[in-house]
Amino acid sequence: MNILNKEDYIEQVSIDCVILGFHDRQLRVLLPKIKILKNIWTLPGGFILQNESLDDAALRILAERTGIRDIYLEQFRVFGSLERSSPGLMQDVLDFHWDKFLESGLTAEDVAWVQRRFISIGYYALVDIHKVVPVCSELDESCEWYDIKELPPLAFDHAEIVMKALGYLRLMLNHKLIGFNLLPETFTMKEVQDLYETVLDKPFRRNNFQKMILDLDILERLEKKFTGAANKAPYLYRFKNNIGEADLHLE
Amino acid sequence: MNILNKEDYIEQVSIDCVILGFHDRQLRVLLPKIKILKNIWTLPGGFILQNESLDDAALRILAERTGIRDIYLEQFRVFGSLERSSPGLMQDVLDFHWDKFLESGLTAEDVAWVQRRFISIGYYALVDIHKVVPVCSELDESCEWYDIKELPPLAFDHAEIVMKALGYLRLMLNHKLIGFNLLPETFTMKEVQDLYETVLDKPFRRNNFQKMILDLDILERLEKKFTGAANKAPYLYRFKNNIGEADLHLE
DNA sequence: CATTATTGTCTAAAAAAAAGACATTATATC
DNA sequence: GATATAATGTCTTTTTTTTAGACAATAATG
Repeated sequence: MNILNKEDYIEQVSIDCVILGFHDRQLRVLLPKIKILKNIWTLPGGFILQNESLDDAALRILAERTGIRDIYLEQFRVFGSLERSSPGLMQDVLDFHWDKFLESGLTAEDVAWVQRRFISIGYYALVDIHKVVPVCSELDESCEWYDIKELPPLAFDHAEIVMKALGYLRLMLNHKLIGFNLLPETFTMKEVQDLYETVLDKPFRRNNFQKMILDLDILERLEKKFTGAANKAPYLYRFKNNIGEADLHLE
Repeated sequence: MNILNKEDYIEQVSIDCVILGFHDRQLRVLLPKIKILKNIWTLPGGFILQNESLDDAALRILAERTGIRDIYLEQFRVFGSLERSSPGLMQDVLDFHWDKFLESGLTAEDVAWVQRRFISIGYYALVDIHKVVPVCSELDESCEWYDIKELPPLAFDHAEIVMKALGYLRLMLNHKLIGFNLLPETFTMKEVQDLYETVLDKPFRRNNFQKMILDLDILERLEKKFTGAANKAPYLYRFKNNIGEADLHLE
């Protein structure tokens, strides 16, 4: 299948994914740098196949970038203003890959559809950053994690999409217990607190935070974690539920 | 402009609106009954013009049905499963209006696009039910308010869309102060309480509810409302902010 | 002018959240 | 092996918020 055969896709609709990971008290976004001359990054995205649901399309796009399929993801908003499209930038991308198109026997007309107005469905994904090995697509020259507070220049309205995703994560962190999808299988209470403080950008008191989390009765206490540090070793915990069961309040 | 000229629209994408009103302790949905033989209602919906933003499209669709343009509305979810489309029902609709198409010089091919798979963007609108005079479109035989708890049979996945809209309204009622869009310009505290109890489906104590709302410092107290009832007359209140400023927390 | 049905507002009790205090413990140092 | 250090686990106290209870105010009615 040619990746730019417009008959396969729903036209003028795309999916953009904000893939979030957590490490070192930083919320990080996985961003490919596309192969064009300018210094511009984009959200990993793609199109929806005619015989594919939205969620399946998002999962496919995520699997292509992260190599993992059991991922927590959720749509959070549609972006459909008239100004968001940028035919000029798309032209640059097409120009860069022109030789490849010629080889495949594609004409300018065949690929012109990507320059039309697009409506984009925003998904956010929460992953254990240590499980992910970023994958470059044919169109990328790199694909790396960036601190959400220091994003490189993003194309189209992608900076806005990231900020809206963060807003949603903040809102939902207290409704569903989705934050644990950002942590590894086992973790210490300090790591949970670091995560909450980073996402919500506010400090918690250690004693009260621990009580709050434990009172939710969602964590299973495991053995202690001995790091070699000269202090009392913290317990490890594991989240009781799986990805699919994390939806506790909404939906 | 012909309403079924596919060149004007973004293909395979529609907007469905859950228009909510409040009256008599009931949350009500505005539902047109489409002109086909079967007893089936649909959400008021439409397509997105190529030169129109999503919000503008939704506003246009709403204005067509309700006659008012200053409306609180917000997208809440995209519906894009493979099963949601129903070519059979669309065929029935086309059959019913066949004569009209022939008159306009349209062929079966010209209108076949409406039977393809559609992705639908769900919007909900909150209106003062007393300001709205429901309007039938050319395709409707009626357009009325229905208690959300006793909906008539709905086409496609529209019943699910309504329930998801209600879920969002419940979630957002405590984050933004959108509920007041369902009330008239002025209202008594009892009406606010009735609204909250209906939407959230739980009772509040009168004294504590009043304190909670007044402590928000969002209401302006006006004169008393004398109804002729043999009891103390309640004060009237007005919401301080306008529609556009209702977004206090998110976004 | 007493009665009735609500409404507005105050106070008391209960619950929850925030702050403070302190014992525990894994390792390093002596 | 005793002591010091730094972080952890947990308890108590204080403060704030929420819930519950109580009662005066008032607009008709008869």
